[in-house]
This record gives sequence, structure tokens and C-alpha cells, in this order.
Amino acid sequence: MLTQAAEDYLKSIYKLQEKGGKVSTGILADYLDVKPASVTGMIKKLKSMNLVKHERYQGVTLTDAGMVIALEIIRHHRLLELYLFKALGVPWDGVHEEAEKLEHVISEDVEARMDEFLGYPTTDPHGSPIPDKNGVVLKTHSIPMTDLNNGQSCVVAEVNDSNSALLRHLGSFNLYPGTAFRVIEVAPFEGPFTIDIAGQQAVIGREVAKHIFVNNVDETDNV
Amino acid sequence: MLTQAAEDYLKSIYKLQEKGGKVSTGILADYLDVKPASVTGMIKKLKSMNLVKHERYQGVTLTDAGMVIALEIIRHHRLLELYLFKALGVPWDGVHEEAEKLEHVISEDVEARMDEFLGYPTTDPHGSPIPDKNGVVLKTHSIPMTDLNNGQSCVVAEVNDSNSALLRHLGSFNLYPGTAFRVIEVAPFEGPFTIDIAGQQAVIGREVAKHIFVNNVDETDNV
DNA sequence: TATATAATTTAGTCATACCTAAATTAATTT
DNA sequence: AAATTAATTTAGGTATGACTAAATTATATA
Repeated sequence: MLTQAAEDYLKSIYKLQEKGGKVSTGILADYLDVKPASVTGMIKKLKSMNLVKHERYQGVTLTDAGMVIALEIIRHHRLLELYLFKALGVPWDGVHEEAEKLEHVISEDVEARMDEFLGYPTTDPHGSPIPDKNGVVLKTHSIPMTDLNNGQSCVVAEVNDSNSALLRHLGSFNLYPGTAFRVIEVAPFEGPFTIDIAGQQAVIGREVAKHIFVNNVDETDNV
Repeated sequence: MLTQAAEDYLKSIYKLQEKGGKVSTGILADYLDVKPASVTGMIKKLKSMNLVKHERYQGVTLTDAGMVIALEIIRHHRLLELYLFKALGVPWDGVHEEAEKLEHVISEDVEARMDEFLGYPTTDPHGSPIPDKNGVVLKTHSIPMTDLNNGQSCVVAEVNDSNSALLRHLGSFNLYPGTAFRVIEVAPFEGPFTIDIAGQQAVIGREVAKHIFVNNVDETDNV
């Protein structure tokens, strides 16, 4: 069994290498809120266990074995988030924090029971894909909201799960995965988005929009 | 926040002092499967935090502050056991092990939601009392099965939760808390108990009977 | 190309929580 | 009361996973 810290490193490396290939020590240190020197130390241990590939000053990537473990933990995390949300009514801005602790101690048996209770779901409350038991992740074809133009319609696919305050903010507009909206106006000079959600108007700043991913974009409404 | 190890020590001291007053280093070491020297070390830390009272070579007891924490953890543990059992169908011989890991990471919020889901229960799947939010524990008036005589009827109140194999064995006879049975015969010379459970006969050895506690004993059937 | 800046690694430290071995204290036996 | 045995504590060591400070390597700028 790996330590909790090691599991967190693998999970983080997975997420960071998803969007950027090799992961630098500094980026990983930032992400884990730890000093770069500490990252170097852990990478050495993970390398000695054949879970990561690493060349000095060149960044890390997961090996196949490391990938398997990372996906297991992400599966635990996302299933737990959905279970807490659906079975216990934990608000969507609180499930991440809870799952962060539970993911390391939940057994395969309990996980399988939650999976069954939930009807073998494929996405968590924030729209992120839940890897299946074999580590297969459904590819999402969503694009960042910041790519949208005036008049375009779309559906929220996924939102960043780790910022509670952001999630509460989105919740106040009913901006959940599955929610449809239409861009009324994109203010110039990197300005905010004015959108229409089921007849209600809302203004979404760029910093917030960066964390929202959408699909089913209606291209015909382009301006 | 206390470390997991410290929480386990407090919980163990609580359980051991329930039936024997001051807890010796050796007993605690045995119970936690740790060396006595390690116990001495942890006791020093707990004492410095004012969670236990301790005089060299004289054993430990919990302070009021230590008692509060011990009861919180026991509440977590027993509520989790019942939740896993009722909500997820984890077999009763498996819930202890799962709860042992979860009890240290579950939040008060999630605990409150489980409590509500379960309808504010007072006993876990093994019949042990669940302390309430204020740390109040219902006194049980059960007696060990080994005190029973020929002909007496009773109801199972509580069984030892930490031995999976024992629990599976009891399950095979349907001997759960709430199950009624009657003693048909107590074999002489510390022999086994032959009992009748809803018309089915079963033979229960002394070692097993020691871990079963009963109440509602029908005194009129004494021989 | 030389220098300045940024990123990474090395070296050494700290706290936790366990361990073993030796020393001390308490309890029991003769 | 002395000696033996048992329990407890002290002393010193290990592994994990964080830290700081200093050294090294890579990258950008003049």
C-alpha cells in the first residue's frame, strides 16, 4: 500500500500532465502547496517504485503502473463526490473537500457498493468523468467558456471542482453541468460575459469563465 | 486536530478503562498491537495535551477533555458501522474494519447527515450504544451469555465487533442483536451451550459465549 | 558570449510514531 | 529481607514527509 502523500502526488501528476505533458517540479509544488525541494524528494521515492519517469531538471510523467494507481484514486474521489452529493445531500461545493480525505481509506468493496447504488455513473457532480474499474476515462469534447462568442448557445459540461467559493457562486446562477445558457454579450478588452440562463441574466467574469467548460455549442448563432 | 494514532489511543483507553479502571501500559500495548515502550511515548504526549492522567508505573485514565474526544471517535465509528450496514449493505462482519479507517476522516457535517438518514439511532449493528452528540452513552444492562443457566430465555443485546470470523459464525446461527433464544443445556465442566433459536438448535462454545451479551432474561424458566 | 535570473536539486533539520535494547521500578517468591 | 520475575520507562534508532539554505543547472537578456 502506498502512503496518502504518494497517492496525492500521483493524482496530481496525472491531472497536470493531462494538459501539458511533462510536469515540472515547481508546478507540482505549487499545485500541492509544498516546496519544490519536497517534491524532488518524493519524486525520487516514486521513481524507485517505478511509478514515475524522471530525468533531472526535465520534469516527471507517470509510468503505466503509476497511471493505473492515479486513475484508481481519481475514480475513488469522483465516485465519492457523487455519492456524498446524491445519497447524503452534501452540497456540491463541499463534496471535493470530503472526498479528498475519504479517497485514501475507502475499500474496493464499499466503492463497488456506491457505484451500484449510483447506477454506474460516468460523471461526478462537477461534470468530470469517472474512470471505470479498468481505468478507462471517457474523453470529453468540451471547450472553455472563454472561447464562446456573442449569441452562441451551449450546455455546461464541467467546472473546476476544487474552489468552494467559485462553486457557490456558480450555484447561485444555477450553473451546474447540464445547464443550458446563451451568450448575450462578450464585453470587449477581455471583459465579462453576459449570459442568459433559462430567462435569467447573469454576468460572468473572465476569471470565472476560465473554469467553466461547455459543449453542444450552437455554431449557427455565431455573430 | 489530533493525529490518527492519538485518537486510537484515546479510544482504546476509554474501552479498557470501562472494564477495569486504570489502564496499564502493557494492556494498552497488547490491545493496540504495539510495544509497551511506544505506549509510554504516546502517553507522554497525551498527558502534555491534558487528555490523560498518568503517574509512572500506575496506569492511565482519560481526563474530561480526553473523554470528550474518545466519545466523539466512538460515535463516529458506530454511526459509520450502522450506515455502512444499512445504507450500503456491507455485511456486519466487515463494517468494523471499514469504520476503523473512516472514523478519523469523516466530517461532522457528513456524520450529521448519516445520523439523520438513520433516524438518530442508539445502537450499532453489534448492539453497542452510539454516544449522542453530547457524548451521552445509554447504559446497557446486559449480562454475558456465560451467566445463563438451563432453560433460561433471553435476547441478544450486544456482541464483540472486532472479530470478523466470530461474527460470521454468529451470523450463521442468526445470532444478531435482537435475536431471542433459549438455553436448552449447559454442558458441565465449562462445556458448551446448546440453545434454541426460533426452533433451530445450535451449539455455542464457551469462548464464543464470552463475547455475547444478553438481556430480557426470563428468570422464571430457571432450573 | 557573458551575465543575470529562474528552476531544480542537494544537504541537513524537524516532528511523528513506531521499533529494540538496556535500565529502572514494582511485585512475588523463597 | 533478599532474590527473582514482571512491568514500565529511558535511550537511541528507523522511516516518512515536510522544511530551509545552499549549490547546481538551465534559460533569458544584454
